[in-house]
Amino acid sequence: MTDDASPPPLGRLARPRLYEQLVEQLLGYIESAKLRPGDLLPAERDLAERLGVSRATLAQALVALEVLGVIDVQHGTGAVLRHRASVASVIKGLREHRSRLPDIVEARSTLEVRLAALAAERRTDEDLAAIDRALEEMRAEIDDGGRGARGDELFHQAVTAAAHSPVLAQLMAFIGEMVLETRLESLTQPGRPEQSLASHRSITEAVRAQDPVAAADAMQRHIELVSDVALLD
Amino acid sequence: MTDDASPPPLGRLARPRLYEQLVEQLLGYIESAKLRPGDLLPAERDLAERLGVSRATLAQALVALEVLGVIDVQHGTGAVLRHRASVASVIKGLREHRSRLPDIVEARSTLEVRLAALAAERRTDEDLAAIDRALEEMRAEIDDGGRGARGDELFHQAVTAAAHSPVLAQLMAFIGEMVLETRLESLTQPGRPEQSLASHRSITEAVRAQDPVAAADAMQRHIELVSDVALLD
DNA sequence: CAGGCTCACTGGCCTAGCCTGTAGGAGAGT
DNA sequence: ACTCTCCTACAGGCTAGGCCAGTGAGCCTG
Repeated sequence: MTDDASPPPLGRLARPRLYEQLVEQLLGYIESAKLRPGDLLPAERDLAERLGVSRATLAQALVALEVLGVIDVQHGTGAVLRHRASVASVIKGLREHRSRLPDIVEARSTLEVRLAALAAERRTDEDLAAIDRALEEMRAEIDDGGRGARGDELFHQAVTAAAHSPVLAQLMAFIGEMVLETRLESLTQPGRPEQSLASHRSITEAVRAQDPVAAADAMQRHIELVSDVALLD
Repeated sequence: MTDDASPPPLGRLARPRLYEQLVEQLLGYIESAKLRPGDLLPAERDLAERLGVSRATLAQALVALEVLGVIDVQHGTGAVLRHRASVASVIKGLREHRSRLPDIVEARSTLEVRLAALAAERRTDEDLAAIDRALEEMRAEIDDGGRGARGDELFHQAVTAAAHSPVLAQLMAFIGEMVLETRLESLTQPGRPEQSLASHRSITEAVRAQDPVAAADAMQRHIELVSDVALLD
């Protein structure tokens, strides 16, 4: 991802999009007007005029709100409110200041600890073999002076697969990108790869022994280690 | 894919939206063209012509993809791909073949137990008040002979909000639709609403006392109760 | 009174056009 | 020769206005 830059954040320079502002305003309107689920928003032509934008642009904002699950647009009727605004604001917050690291680590921790426990319960011999292979890959990378990033990713994927929980696996994939960033940062610290490898071994042994509690515990400690480093960054 | 529906679904009669179809097609295109993160999609005017739609409609589809986190549209440059295509297919897959109930309950349990613990740690007085209001709402519904479905939903939303964890909240929203179904089924059982209300009270008290362990425990038991019933169905 | 029709709404989508941002290449200045 | 500036082709952003297609309330007829 991208070239750039020194220490400061510095992204790509925020470009304001009209429809994004409209989403904000509409969210605010919904809240202040105390609209309840099932209520209708004003008509498109009306809203567009009041907000001083074209219908086309307003339509984009409505699409965004629909994708976010806030409204449900019905041809011939209008845009009806779905959930309560509180949920909308949570989503809003997520998009704005892209989630902070602690939030991501928190979500990752929640999911992976559970996945580790489930993996210990449900793993097949094939699953275990895949985990061992990932561990081996990571060790080889580190011996070659690498960070073991690839093996690390493989390891977590193997554990996820071993849990045999489709929905949790999908949720992990959803935050996968963010988790990856976290992981890469942590592995750049000298000495960390070895520590990380060691905690991977603990997890693996618990899964091998089919001990859910130990697996959850080992994963928890592993994530705490990683997130510690990430936060120092 | 596809909605379909032979036997009973029946809702509001699906209304096809052009931009939704475009999202599907673009997702397919991205996959088949083996585009990688960082690659650019063809120009708007080009795409619009190829797909046989106006730029305005295509723009809506691009907004949808942007909200879904698949692309990142840059003025003057084009639409650049963000995640791996896998994320796109995850979203697609999750919407399509709805996952099995046990898997959903498992994911819900994982997330909500953690959310309950976090809520106990982080709740403000306002959060607590919102939870109390939801509880009251549910009690009123049940006293009126209702199932308390609305209050139930409000309650879980309030707890989620009280956890102040954007990413976890987002994940909950992701599986929210499925969870709702689970919940509604369970509440149709006679006598269940009261039991459900009682366990809500336990959770609330733990959150009030700011006791994470008790909150997690109460939520865990609550979900076991609900899922038991759902599985009987 | 019941059934059907009309019409005034709603959103859906299109065409056409002008604006602004981006980036690469041509040409001027060093 | 190098570099810096400026030009311009092309990207998306947004608007204006128009026509088509559902929806539902009210009227009008049998």
